[in-house]
Amino acid sequence: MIVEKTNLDNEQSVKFPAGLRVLAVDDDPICLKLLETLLRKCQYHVTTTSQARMALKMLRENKDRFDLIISDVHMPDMDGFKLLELVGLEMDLPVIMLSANSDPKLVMQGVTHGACDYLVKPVRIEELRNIWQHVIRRNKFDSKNQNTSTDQCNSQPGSGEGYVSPTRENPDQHGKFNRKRKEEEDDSEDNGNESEDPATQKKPRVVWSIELHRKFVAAVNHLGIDKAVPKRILDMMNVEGLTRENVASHLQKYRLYLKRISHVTTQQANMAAAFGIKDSPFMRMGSLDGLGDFRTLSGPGRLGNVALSPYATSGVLGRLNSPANMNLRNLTQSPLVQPTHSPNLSNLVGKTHPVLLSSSQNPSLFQGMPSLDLDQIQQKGPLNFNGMDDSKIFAAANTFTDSGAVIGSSSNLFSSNGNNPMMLVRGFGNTSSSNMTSFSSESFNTGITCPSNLLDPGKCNENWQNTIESPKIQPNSLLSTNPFHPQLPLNRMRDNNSSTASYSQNNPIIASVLPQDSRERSCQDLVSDIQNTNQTTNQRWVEQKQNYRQIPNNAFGSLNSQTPENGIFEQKIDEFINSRSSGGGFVHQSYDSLDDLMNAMIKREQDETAANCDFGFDDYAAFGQGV
DNA sequence: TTCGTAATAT
DNA sequence: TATATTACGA
Repeated sequence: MIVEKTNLDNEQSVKFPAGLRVLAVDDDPICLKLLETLLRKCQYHVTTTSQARMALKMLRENKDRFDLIISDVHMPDMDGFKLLELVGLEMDLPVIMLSANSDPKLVMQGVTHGACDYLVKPVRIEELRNIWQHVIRRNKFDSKNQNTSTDQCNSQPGSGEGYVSPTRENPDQHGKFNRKRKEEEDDSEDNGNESEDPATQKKPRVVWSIELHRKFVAAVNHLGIDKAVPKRILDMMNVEGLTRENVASHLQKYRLYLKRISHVTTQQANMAAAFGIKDSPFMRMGSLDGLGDFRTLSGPGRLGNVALSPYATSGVLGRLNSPANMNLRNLTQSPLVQPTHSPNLSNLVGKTHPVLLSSSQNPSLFQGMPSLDLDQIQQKGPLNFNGMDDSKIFAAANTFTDSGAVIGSSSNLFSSNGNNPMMLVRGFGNTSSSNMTSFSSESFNTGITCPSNLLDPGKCNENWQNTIESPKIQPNSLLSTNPFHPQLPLNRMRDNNSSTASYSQNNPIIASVLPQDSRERSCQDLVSDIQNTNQTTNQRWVEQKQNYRQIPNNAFGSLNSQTPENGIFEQKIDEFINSRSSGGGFVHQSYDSLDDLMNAMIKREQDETAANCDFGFDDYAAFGQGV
């Protein structure tokens, strides 16, 4: 059992996870009670309220009163996302969204707005047992930031999290190569003449920490994409020391990130088109609707994750390449376009062409995004998650945790990070069956490489990039060989989960949304589940601890097997892959990071001509990491 | 002035 | 190499 002490300022006499101060918000008294009960079983210190406004009030009165917030999405007095947003802007607390609706759209919205997790009701105690990780993670980053700012003469005492800690590179990190820089930096020590003068001192470099990025995304989302200009964002972020230029620069990067994401989406649609699939889920995956925050992107972190909220996203994408104000909603309602020509979404947008959007009544926010994992893995072979740089900025903020068990669990491999817009979501068919995955390299890495360090932020920070052992995923394992892979029965899912749960317990990342139908269980089932879970959790913890490094070979086994429709698609892919691989065209390649992967995609895109949209493997060869 | 983009620096 | 910063035209 975890029994480490942390730097939390609460009830330090208690062993860590116990005593975690959780604020639970849900307008439904029954849900709230259930949630409270479960939380208490986890030995958390629970405060409940049925009103979002009340929650906000309590939070504002004393920001240090809680460690974490769990909020329902749908509430009469205030939308959960609004609460999330305000919390993100005003205080720095991890927020977990809770909803009976596992619609990826909502999940995306939550993530893009800064939620560190999104749980689908009925929530299971297993899921709640792990929520403390979000607090740890946040503290980790905070302390990291504070450390880096200590050597700055202009740091403002007491400015706390709202202050940008100007950071210079640590000379030691560069070793032999930074002789010159070192001299410059050491001027103040060595000479003491000119460099002490603040006027001549170079402006400290802003480090876009996860937290800072979270604020950024929150501000962007809050403003709405068309109004999210540097100055306004800056005002909204209200961060000491940050300049409009800083924000502009970050915004630039953010937009590029979004663009990349959208390209991926487009390419996926192209791929679907190449397969001749007219109405597959893939085609619907192109919706830009969901791209809102890379706040994520995950980060592309917190993706987040490109955190695009449905509305914000549209806006963002709409102006990615042109000042023209594109209304995303219009886009999403546009007729499906056969992507046989330019894969460049930007162009499409700029010309006001409809972009592969869902023609369905239920456009998925994640259209397109989900297939990244599939595409890449299939095409490139084992994925290497080492050093996913994206996460640094965009990912971690939006971390989903395995909320359910789940199927296979590609979700355990991909998770979002915050802002890492790098959310890979798979939304097949109707909302009733969606399996969402996302990346959170940060969490992923942390969870995998130094689970024991999880409670030791310092170590973790130092190591997460260097010591990660990247799981090698067998491409074939990602594809179900059975096109009609049946949905796993619940108990099966649970069992599966047990093999990965520990993994997720040590691993913050992981995001997955159970198919809705699996959530529609009777209360009796729920109770049983909870009881069973309680009985087995401890031993699972132990078992899992031993196994956390292992990714089940069949981790992706059911990734694409939610519906017959998917099965068909899957089959197509299988055929495609097989034909290609038999021809020797399939080259296993690994990416060191998600970013590499993205870059590879961009590169490929650059070489791509309008006529060359069949996603042949030759094209993918050009994808290669170093190419 | 501010924004967006490209070039440049680190 | 990736990202932050700066320069510059709109």
